[in-house]
Amino acid sequence: MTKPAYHHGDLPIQAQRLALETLRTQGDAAISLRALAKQLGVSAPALYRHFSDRDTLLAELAIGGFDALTDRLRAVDQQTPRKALIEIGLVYVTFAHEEPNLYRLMFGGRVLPLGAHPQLDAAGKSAFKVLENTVANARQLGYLKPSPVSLITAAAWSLVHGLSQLTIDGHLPGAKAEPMLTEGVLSLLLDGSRSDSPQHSEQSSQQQLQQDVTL
Amino acid sequence: MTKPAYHHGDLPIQAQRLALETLRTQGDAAISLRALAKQLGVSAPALYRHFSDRDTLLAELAIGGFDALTDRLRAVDQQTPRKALIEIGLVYVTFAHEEPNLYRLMFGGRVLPLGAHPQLDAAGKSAFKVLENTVANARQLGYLKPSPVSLITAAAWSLVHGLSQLTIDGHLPGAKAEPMLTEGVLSLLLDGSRSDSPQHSEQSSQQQLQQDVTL
DNA sequence: TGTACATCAGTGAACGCGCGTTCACTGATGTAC
DNA sequence: TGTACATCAGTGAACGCGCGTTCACTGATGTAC
Repeated sequence: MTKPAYHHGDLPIQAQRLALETLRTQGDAAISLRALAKQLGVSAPALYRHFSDRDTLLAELAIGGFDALTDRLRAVDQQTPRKALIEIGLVYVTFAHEEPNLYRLMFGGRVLPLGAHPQLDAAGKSAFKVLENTVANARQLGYLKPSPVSLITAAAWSLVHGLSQLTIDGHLPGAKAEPMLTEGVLSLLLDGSRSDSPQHSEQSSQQQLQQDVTL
Repeated sequence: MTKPAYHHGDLPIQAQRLALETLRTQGDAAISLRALAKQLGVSAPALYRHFSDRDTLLAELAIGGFDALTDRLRAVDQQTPRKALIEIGLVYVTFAHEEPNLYRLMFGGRVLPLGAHPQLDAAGKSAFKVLENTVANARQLGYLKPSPVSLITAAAWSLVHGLSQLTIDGHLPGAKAEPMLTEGVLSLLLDGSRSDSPQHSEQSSQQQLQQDVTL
């Protein structure tokens, strides 16, 4: 409290920070520019110097989320295809679990529709690309079937996204067994769930399938 | 307009109908009891005779959604395990595409959190059970691996749910190719995406994997 | 180094809005005798 | 069949709220000469 100064000096950053905090604890619906301003000890219109409107602020938060997710995905070790694919899925689901409300905003659909914020769309695409590249790489190395990269990527992303959403909202009965559950479902996608799929034993995950994952 | 009568006679049904229509076209956030009442030519408090509050109305809509989904899933032909599994996935994704806003409400998470509306939770569980039973059945017939039913179910549900959400919101680049895309990803889950998974030719879907699904 | 001035980052007041919900009420309906 | 009365389904007015956003403004800062 050194400066009750006229010029705040740090408003945009502080506002973003507080908005993110609010998002985390109360969800996107709880974010209001007026409330934010009040908490920052600043008049509401002051925020309009830095954010053209509420939606833009939300979009910026979502962009930050995608950037963080992209960074994490990029950090995954790409040595062996299978490990990379599994690990990328684990990282993805972990992110969603750590930031459920941010994740919901990023993929909310209704709140930030596609096309309204080009930068946001680009940020989302970047995250997607990491996964796609990993798939493409694994396929090129012969680890995956010659199915189109787009198809395999769609399957992988749908799987981790669906798992994230369902467990975040508690729709999956007995989904305590993270990250075993994630690894389990990813293994199913890789190895197949049909009974005469090959039993690769290069991974321990296959054994874990045998023990019941609660329910 | 036969009766501008004091007693409406049909208020609860009409209100639900209109609320559903609003949900479909504008999303859950657009539903307000006051607006509903106005459109129905009735005072706002009148609705409180029939809905204890706004949330309950939303919950009822979601319950209706789950019931409809459950019915559709139950209608799937269970003759052969593989066909049943694929078909159930197709029906699921089709439902989501036909009713995106209703689907979002059902699985929104933040709007209708689990535990707040027991009937809603039950309705959701009913839909889940159909899928689970189909999986359990397929496993018992030896079509699926001996992995826990809960794990396979989680994988299948995550896959269709994720695919639904992503395509509804346009996050999957070039997801025009429905329902080929759905069938493709489901086949991957069944047969595996690893290169030395067996090439069952009992289904034509395996061939479809070879042609690019846009992107 | 000092001053004039443009620019930037705030301010308070106000517009206009719709919301959920409660209250005390009144008109219509259904039922028991 | 007629009447008294309980119950049900509406009403209008009001409470209290917070919201996004615009407006004309003022105080602070930075820059050119």
